[in-house]
Amino acid sequence: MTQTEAEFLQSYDASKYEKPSVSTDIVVFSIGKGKRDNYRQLPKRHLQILLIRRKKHPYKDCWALPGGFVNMDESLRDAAARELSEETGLEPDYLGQLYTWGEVDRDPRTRIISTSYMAIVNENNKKLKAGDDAAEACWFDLTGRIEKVETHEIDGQLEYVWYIRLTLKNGREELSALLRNSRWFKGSTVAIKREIIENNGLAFDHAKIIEHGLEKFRHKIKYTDLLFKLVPEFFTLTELQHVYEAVIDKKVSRASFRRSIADKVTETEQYVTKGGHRPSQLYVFNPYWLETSLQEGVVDLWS
Amino acid sequence: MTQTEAEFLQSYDASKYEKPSVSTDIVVFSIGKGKRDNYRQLPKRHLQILLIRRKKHPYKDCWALPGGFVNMDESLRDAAARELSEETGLEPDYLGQLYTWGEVDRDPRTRIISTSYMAIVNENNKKLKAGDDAAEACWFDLTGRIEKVETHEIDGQLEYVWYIRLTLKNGREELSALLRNSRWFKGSTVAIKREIIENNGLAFDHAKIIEHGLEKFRHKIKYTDLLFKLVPEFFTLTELQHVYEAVIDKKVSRASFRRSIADKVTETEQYVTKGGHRPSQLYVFNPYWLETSLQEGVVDLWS
DNA sequence: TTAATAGTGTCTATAAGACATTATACA
DNA sequence: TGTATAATGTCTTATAGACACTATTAA
Repeated sequence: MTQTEAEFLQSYDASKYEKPSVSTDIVVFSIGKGKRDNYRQLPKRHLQILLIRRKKHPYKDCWALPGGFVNMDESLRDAAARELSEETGLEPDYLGQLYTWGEVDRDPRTRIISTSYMAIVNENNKKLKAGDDAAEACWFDLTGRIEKVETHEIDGQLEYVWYIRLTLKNGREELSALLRNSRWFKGSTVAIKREIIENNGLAFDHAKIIEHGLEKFRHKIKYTDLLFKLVPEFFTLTELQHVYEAVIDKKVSRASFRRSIADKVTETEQYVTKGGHRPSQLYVFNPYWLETSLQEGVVDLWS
Repeated sequence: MTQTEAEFLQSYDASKYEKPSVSTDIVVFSIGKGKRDNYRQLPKRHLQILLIRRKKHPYKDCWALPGGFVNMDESLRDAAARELSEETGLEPDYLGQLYTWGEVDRDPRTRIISTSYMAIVNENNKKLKAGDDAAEACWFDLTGRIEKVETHEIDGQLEYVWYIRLTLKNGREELSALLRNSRWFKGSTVAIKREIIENNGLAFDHAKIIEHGLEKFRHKIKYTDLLFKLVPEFFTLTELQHVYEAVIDKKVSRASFRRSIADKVTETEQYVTKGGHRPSQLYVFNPYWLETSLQEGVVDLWS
């Protein structure tokens, strides 16, 4: 007996097999302003991440990434945007997929597969909605630094290991985690393994997700326009550089920074005159920059 | 009433909500040898991808990526490896996650979320297992080229569009697809949109998945060691360059290619003498190269 | 001997880091 | 007027593409 495609679809039963649950987690980055050392300086910038205190089991009272289960009638991306909006009221200026976490035991409740998204929120759009009692959301200053790099030789295979320390502070609380990442072989197949070896206050495997998101963000900010999602429409180049340095957690030289972003910005006729020093020129993002990079074949910038 | 975490987990009911199905699709790349123009030349190299002819609805008789549903007791990665092994007998030399496709209507049967993986199979490990009648697997020569790039201005927002033509040939059959990728704004949020606007012989949205995997592969091969997963343990630099050029679909100059891979390879004392010209020296991959790149902070190479 | 490819040297253009120099406003 | 920061110039180093030159083998 041969079926047509229409007949087949008619008789298809999707409930035959047990299925994992599917959720999204969103790594939301923004920039915070700190103190200025003196009246002439710009305020110090800090990379920030958004966390939500869990009011329910499991991991009650721990801090977690915003997110939740995917509805049957919405895409993964729409689910991420909806959860972020519901839990915090934020509308992100960038939203892109990061990675899907599919280990069997990553959630103590049941089998949950979670697709993580990276969101960027402009410093002008950071305000969180008044908290209903389901969620207490808060921005944390985030640092992630390599503590140690090791090389082992096991059975003639080289294993590379690097340890990353995450620190998250919000003024009242300080969370931290230590991750052990290694490049390893399963048979002859090479892969990366991420383990949480110390965790203080973060729910589930969210330390892994945050560390992974941070690495990707630092990588992407170098060859995309994500940096401009963090700053206001008009910005000075020094301000832009401070934000860039806050993200990559490194100082760069002024001259080479300006050269590297020269074709991504357009100067305006406006200046910031207050400051006790030469006025800073204001710039805007130059969207035509993308045209150039597309023609050079740098296409896969966004996925 | 307050529950402990243990009590909460005891009472958790995972079957309350309807859930999407979860599957994996694997984009398997390898290298094929073509003809040589004369007795002195090395055979021409072609980038290849593995497809499976569907024997069942939907998309009966179309070609599809290997893959299938995820079991409850295996990780996404294990599911991808298992499906690949079951359907083709292949053990990949690299297996890494690409992207998770979560649109609501991407599969006509039901809501299916699919995580795509990229696999690389060495040219010495390409042999497919004798086909049971559930699957007919075949290597296809693959090209993917940008046909056109456009810029539109809509409501003051710039939209960039690029069209990519995929062509897949296996000697008897020729498949093709045309994709329209655009960088678009949903509100002020920027994202990428991929659409299939022409499709000849590929099942589901697999043209999108293949195009996306190809872009990622071409990007990653430049800063990782994936190139060495394609060639035998001992190789000549010309052979390596031909394989590289087959992947990126571009010629590069001999001198600069050699410079760029200099610290990734180690020379041996062996030469290939037959060929009617100066003997070629054989090289092997230098695994210590990774140590250098890790210390330079190029850490997120693998995820 | 010669054709064809392997392998190397070098010129140029480009990009990045380091650091010096000039410009400007406010305490 | 002094000082901290803005903005620019230039020196050096590293890298990539282009291309010429030398080396070697088999027909």
